[in-house]
Amino acid sequence: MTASSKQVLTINDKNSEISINHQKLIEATIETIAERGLADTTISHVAHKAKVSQGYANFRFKSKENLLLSSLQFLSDEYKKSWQKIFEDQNLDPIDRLLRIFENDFSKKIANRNKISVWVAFYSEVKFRPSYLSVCQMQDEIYSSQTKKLVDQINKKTGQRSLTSVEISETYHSMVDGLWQRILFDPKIYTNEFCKNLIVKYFRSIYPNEAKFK
Amino acid sequence: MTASSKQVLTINDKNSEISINHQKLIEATIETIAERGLADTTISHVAHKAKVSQGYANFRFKSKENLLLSSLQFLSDEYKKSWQKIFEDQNLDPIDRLLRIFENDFSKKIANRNKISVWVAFYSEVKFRPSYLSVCQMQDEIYSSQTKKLVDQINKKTGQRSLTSVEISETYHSMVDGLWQRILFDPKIYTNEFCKNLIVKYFRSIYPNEAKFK
DNA sequence: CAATATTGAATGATTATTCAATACAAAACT
DNA sequence: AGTTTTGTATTGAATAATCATTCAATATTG
Repeated sequence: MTASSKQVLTINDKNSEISINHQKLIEATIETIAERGLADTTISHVAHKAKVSQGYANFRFKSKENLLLSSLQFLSDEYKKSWQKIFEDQNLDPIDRLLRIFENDFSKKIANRNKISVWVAFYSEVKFRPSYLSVCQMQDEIYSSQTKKLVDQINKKTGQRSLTSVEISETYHSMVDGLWQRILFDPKIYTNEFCKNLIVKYFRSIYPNEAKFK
Repeated sequence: MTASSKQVLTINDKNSEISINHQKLIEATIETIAERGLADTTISHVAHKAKVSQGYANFRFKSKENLLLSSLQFLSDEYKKSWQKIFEDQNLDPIDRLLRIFENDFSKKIANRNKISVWVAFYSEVKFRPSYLSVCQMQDEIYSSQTKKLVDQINKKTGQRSLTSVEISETYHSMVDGLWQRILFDPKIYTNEFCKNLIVKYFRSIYPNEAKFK
């Protein structure tokens, strides 16, 4: 059974350039970073968790640096897909879209300790590794500008005039970053529900007449 | 001149357990982390920057781990002193105190790239090193509970009833964490003034009748 | 001349990377 | 069908580099 699935995915490899080992190693990297921290993540640990040899892990990704970068890219793509789907959904009015955006940002799939650990680990190194920066920066800008546009629509609709869309969306983004960090720091207090609630309360105070924020 | 100052502070060492070399090494550690990241910070780099030998740096702090921990402790103490002074100042009314609190949090002394680099680096490892956690956690809790009390006073004074003091102070703290991270990420946009302004705008929206937030 | 502070070269541990050897699957040939 | 050949996937031991730590030797001070 292991053999047959291996076979299938070796074929898949030829077609799509993504093999089961490629993905197994990326997932093992994420788990290892979450369990031991970036500083203590060695090729040997990752290979062991992915059940391949150490030499193979290095061979497959050319270098440790490249394995780490690929793992960051994977997370980054996954995140992007999840919010892109919300922005592209034509059936949502602006407020519903905003609600969906922060439900996503604090969903179990996105804001769990494994993945936040990895984000935080890479963010702390971003300043020193241009390759990490370039993976995240472009997406971050698109996400920011999309959110800003969305807030603009809501401001127009609600007649909110005291805060600009930049101010509101930047406040939102900084809260998300801060809360993600705090989920790691003190998960007892900062549950996903607690965080989401804080965000809802923020928007309720900005848009006091919008029933959907109640 | 170097020799004489060395002498003076060696005496100081005997009295206060803090020598010039001790402090030089801690400052060199902070600078090195800010310049190269925690992952690339070696005893050798730090010793070179502090202009002592590699062996001495290790001897003085017993271990690299201990040097890092002492540097974190130093930053943590410095931060604590700065906000404690504000909480203890009897001449401030609650609103002025709050203004001073976030002026401090985004002052050049506290929220500069060197120091934020170090905070972010340690935060990313906090989950895996209980010693890092214990340095920060207690102070963080005091700071949080003090802020909460302060917000309580302001809520009472202003009759603000729609948000609890926990909600407001947690929103504030998460924004600070998030904005600090963003100062590192994109310092062109996230200047200290920009960040402080965002915070002022937040409180203005919570306390719309308070002239001091204008 | 002690006593203490500081050096810097040697040590040992860790770890990314390499690569010759092996396992394995599929194709080619009886 | 069974056997051999060929090409690819994977291993794991060897290599080399980095770095924290140690400590005997030296410098400095009192």
